[in-house]
Amino acid sequence: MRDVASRAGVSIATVSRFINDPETLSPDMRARVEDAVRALGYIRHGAARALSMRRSHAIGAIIPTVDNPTRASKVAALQKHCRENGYNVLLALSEYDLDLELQQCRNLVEAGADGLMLEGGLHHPELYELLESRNIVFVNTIVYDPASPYPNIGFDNRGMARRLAEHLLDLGHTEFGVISGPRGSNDRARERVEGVHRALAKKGLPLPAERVVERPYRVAEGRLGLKTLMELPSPPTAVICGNDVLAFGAILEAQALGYDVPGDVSIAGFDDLDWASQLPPGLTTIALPAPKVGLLAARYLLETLAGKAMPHATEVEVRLIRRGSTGPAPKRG
Amino acid sequence: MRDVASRAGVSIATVSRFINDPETLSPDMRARVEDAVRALGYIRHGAARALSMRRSHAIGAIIPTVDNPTRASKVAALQKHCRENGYNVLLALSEYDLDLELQQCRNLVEAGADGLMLEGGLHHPELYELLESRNIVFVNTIVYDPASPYPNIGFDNRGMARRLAEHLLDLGHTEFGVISGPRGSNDRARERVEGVHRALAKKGLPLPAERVVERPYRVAEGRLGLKTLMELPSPPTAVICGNDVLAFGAILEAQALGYDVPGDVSIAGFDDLDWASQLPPGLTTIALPAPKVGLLAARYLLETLAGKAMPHATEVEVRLIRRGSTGPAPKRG
DNA sequence: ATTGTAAATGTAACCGTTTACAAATTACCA
DNA sequence: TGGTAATTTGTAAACGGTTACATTTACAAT
Repeated sequence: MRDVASRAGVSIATVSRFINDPETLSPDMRARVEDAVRALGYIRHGAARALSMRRSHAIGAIIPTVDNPTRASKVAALQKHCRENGYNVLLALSEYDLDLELQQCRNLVEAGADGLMLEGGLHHPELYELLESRNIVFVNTIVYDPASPYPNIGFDNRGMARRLAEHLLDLGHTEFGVISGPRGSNDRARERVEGVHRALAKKGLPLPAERVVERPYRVAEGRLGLKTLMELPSPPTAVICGNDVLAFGAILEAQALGYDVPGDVSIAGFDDLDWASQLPPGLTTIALPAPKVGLLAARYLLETLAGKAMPHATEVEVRLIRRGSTGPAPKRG
Repeated sequence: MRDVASRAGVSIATVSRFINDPETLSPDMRARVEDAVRALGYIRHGAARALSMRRSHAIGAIIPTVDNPTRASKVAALQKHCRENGYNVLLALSEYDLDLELQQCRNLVEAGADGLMLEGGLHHPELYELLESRNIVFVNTIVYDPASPYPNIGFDNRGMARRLAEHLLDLGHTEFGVISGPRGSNDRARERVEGVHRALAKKGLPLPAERVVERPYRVAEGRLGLKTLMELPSPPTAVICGNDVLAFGAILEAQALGYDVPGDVSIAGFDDLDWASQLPPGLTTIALPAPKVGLLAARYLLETLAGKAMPHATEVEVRLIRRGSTGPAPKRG
């Protein structure tokens, strides 16, 4: 910057102004500085700026893993909106581990992240402490919970699971099974199971523990899950899966075992991945507009940083998409 | 840091030493500083450190999109290894657009990225200039090319496409089709098509232009691609797809059109995604160990930054996985 | 001319580290 | 015991920007 200044024959303050707010310069100055900047290929030193401004212009994103397209699209949308507003995105992975998540959070704080996008509402208590003591703005995503003390943007996981269950109840099903993702430190997974539970409870139907199997989010695991359920003394006629990947496996396994989908068993998931409409018989699922969550999260963070008051909790609407994988309950045999 | 120093009754230099190299402190000092650090919950200010050290401890990753699990796993591996060595990862998306990629690169330079992981070997010429003029270490990934002037880590895209083609040639196929991803500014896609081309040429077989269709990487597009190929006056008996997603669509469409896979048409892809082994009849594909690329890229960047000489180009081996979607060529009717 | 005001530009302090160098302490040996 | 070397700790100068404040300049109003 000193070089630019001396080449243009101005002070470094003028160069700084040219970079940040060219309007305040006289046209003459502006032209001179511009030439110098261009000639020298000057690029502002971000760390120095961050130090001076006490703002790094970086947003941290901590997600469990990156192998799910829905989640990936959320991060992509965040990145895009941040970038368009002069913010960079620091990516960190928590692997569904609250301690690791806390560690990653510390790293991002050290890196100077001005804001943080988290996933879910369940975090290490020290994480909240840390963020609040440093006044770092953050938002929980994928979850919508107006009652939470922490800002959040996302879906009503319980509600959408209930909707899926109700859809199947309407089709006459009474024997339900669930292939959930691991619920350990994943409140989204928990809430989805709970949503099913409640929908059934309202009709006086039980959801016995053995009808809920927990499996990692992989196709092969979805197969195993379905197999387990169908080997039960009384197998379910409707299976709700923690996401489309598990549902994919469930459908394949059902077909492999000789069951007709949806004739013998209905199967549904969450996400509406690319192929959900393509795989016969078409997967009934809940479409989750994850990019919208990413965009809203970015907007929340940047606007809050800019001093604007933003809604504490905002719900992103989901859509139940009925396709061929769910149908009327089979007649009792 | 000043606070920590005064609370511990030492100089700030001592605190700095405690953070960076505790061994050099006397046990007494170490204990005192440690207490103070803990009591105050001190976390080092990354920007100040970056400014002082002229090193940000951040690695930038520019990838086209994030919606492909293979690519995602590469970034995840990069992130993990970087994190384990005290480096953060800045994520940027280029959307297969060289100009946007250059822009993102500038942003990352401004953010202070010490190193950069790029994808492919085809970039805006200014990008290379920029990186070299600033002495930013970088590495092209997913491509392996010892002849390239730029460091790279990845696969022999041409070679693996050839292997797939040879596998199909061995099965007696002579009528080939290709559903490629968009080749515009994607050298990986180009090389894969070229690999097929060469394998055929070696046997004196042509690959007419109308037998190569270009489609975005989506299942529905794969379907369209296959439909286009099968509607040709002389449809192919073997179809090589740009990746597994396209292959997924191709298989579904073939089955929907009443063709038997592999009886009437053999189909293969690249990636070996999670479900490639699950979807009947099982997808023949080339397994790409993308996490390994991410790890090696991280290692290359960090070691180079540490002053170690690293190999200019390193190939990551791929594996041809034969499954049910490829079989003997149908008898000529 | 003189003065006042607004706009353009410059000066210099500050942001929070690291680290070369200086100073102080300790250890060791003759 | 003094001297030297090795170890530990402190001092202060960068690092490269931003910005409050001071200064200069231009111009209008008196």
